[in-house]
Amino acid sequence: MEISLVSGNGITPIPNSQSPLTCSCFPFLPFPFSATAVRPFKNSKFTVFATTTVELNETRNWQRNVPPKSSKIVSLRNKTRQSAILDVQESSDLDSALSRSGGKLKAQDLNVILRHFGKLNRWKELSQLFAWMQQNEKTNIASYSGYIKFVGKSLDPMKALDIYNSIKDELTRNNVSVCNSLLDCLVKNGKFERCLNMFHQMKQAGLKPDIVTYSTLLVGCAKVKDGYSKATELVRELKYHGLQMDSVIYGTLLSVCASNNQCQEAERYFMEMKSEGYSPNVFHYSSLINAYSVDGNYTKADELIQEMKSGGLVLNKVILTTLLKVYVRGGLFEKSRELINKLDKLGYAEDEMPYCILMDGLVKAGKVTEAKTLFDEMKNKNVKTDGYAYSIMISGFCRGGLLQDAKQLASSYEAKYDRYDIVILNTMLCAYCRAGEMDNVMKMLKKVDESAISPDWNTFHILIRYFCKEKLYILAYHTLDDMHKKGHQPEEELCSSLIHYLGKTGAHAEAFSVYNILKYSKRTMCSALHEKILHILVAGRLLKDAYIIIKDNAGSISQSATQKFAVSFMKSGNINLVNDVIKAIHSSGCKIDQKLFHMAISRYVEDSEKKDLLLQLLKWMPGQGYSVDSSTRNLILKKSHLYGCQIVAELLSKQQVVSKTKSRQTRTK
DNA sequence: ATAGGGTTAG
Repeated sequence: MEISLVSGNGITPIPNSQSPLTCSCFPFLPFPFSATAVRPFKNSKFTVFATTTVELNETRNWQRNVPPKSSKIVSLRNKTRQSAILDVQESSDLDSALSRSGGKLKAQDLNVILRHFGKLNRWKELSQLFAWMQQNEKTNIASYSGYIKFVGKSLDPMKALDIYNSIKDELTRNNVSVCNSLLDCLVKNGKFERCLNMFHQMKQAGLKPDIVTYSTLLVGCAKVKDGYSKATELVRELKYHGLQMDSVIYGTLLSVCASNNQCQEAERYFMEMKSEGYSPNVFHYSSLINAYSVDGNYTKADELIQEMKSGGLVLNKVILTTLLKVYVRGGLFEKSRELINKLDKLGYAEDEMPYCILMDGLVKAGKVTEAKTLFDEMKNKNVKTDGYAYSIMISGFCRGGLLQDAKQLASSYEAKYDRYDIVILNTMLCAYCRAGEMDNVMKMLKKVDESAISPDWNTFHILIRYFCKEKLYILAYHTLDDMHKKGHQPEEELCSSLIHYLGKTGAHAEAFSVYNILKYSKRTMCSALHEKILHILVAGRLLKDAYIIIKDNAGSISQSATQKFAVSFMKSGNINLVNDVIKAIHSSGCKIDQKLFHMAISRYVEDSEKKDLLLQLLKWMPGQGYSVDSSTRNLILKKSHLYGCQIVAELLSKQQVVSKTKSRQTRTK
């Protein structure tokens, strides 16, 4: 493997990342990858749901059974438009079809085609069509809300934002469907912060939010930290605007509570909902049971199950699976096992989820063997798997230090399935890294690169740890840099150990770069790190950078480290900064000793062009209580003809006054 | 005539 050419001393340069043969996810990796077909691992829930919605609406329209307009002319025109729609929709050359038939179409006809492309995930044609509609001024509100929705579905929230921001017409921009469409797009793509900002901006511009708007925003709260308090705020706001809470909003709220560990608040909303006359359905119950799973509160979960039964509700697959989660979290493994059997009898254990829940619990309780037994049992039953079960077991083995088992299971997954997503990839990567299987690590990275999967925070961490373990510090550095550029914040501990190794192996500039990455991605960092990087910079003769460290972090650097830096700087630092460095050291509370002054002044007298700097220093010294000693004084006097005898004499005599005062003070002490 | 919504697994 070429990678082993990068030696452990951390100095061998990495092949040029511009090379067309490198990996696009990890541009610094020194092996050739070709990007092949892009195929998502799983259908997202969203895709399924959005399709269902569109189909549902169409069914509704059809059921509405609008009577046809009677006039022959109208029906003829409709026919013309209908065939024009089909022409554009089915054409293999969209542009020519549009120039041929586009003129016959109205905005609402073009919207039909827009939805058609959107439904089939034909994003390129979707944008092309919309651009044409804009150019020919054949858009209406539906075009915007529909197009933004589909751009969101195509996972391009930034483009959706651009489109929204480019809307000039105020009525369109403040239209509630257009706004809801954009907000939903941001939520679905994990840009909740942005979504809230947008929401405030929209309100200021004149949007009148409706219940859909709040519902959309509340869904986002379930996915973020601190989502609960934001949800509370939103609920207060919607009530203030006179909007009515409904059953689904309560459902969303309960799920927000469950995912934010707000068990008591979930109970409160559940009660409130009941008192407003809504009877809870399976969604409400499953969210509340899920909230109980956090603490494994099986007593309360069982009570809810009883309540459902007496209310005549059917215990469906999700309810029973959620109940299993409660039992597992509560450590009731026997009872969990019985519940799985029950699920199996009901035909609810056809996919791997219930097994996964129990296996995960067992593994986390240190019962890896029991988990493996269940895993084998599941496989013998030919239960469908998407890789979850494998990743639970593989990481379980890793956690238990059973690296050979982990590796074996990983390769058996590879042999049987050719489907990957980020979690299974990370798990396998981790297993191979822990087992030290370089070739397999590379194979996994190649998989990442060949698929549409983008490496996440975890991927980078696993890799960086591994490269450090293998003493490939420069490679670890490049990975960290890439991680940072892709917007992930690396952990401080990882950075600090990498800084340590890079420093030790002579990669001083890289160490400094890691320090800066940490500094700019975190508000606080361990203060000992400043001193650590200072030592590295001094060792690497990166004295100007070291000076900045001293200046910015005076409080957290020891006197001895400062002193060491100062000596180095006086010896070989940039002469034009010598005075600045002396001042910085002084103001950091460190006394400047005679040796330093002597070194600085020796450098000045060697270079007659630095006369002004010398005079400046001599002028500054007495004000701070410093004076030169006799040997330094002689050094200056030898060259005083260069500086003007008069000035030098004056400056030195001022210093003598200082030194006399000082020695007198010392004596009286 | 366009927007939206709740439950389980790594």
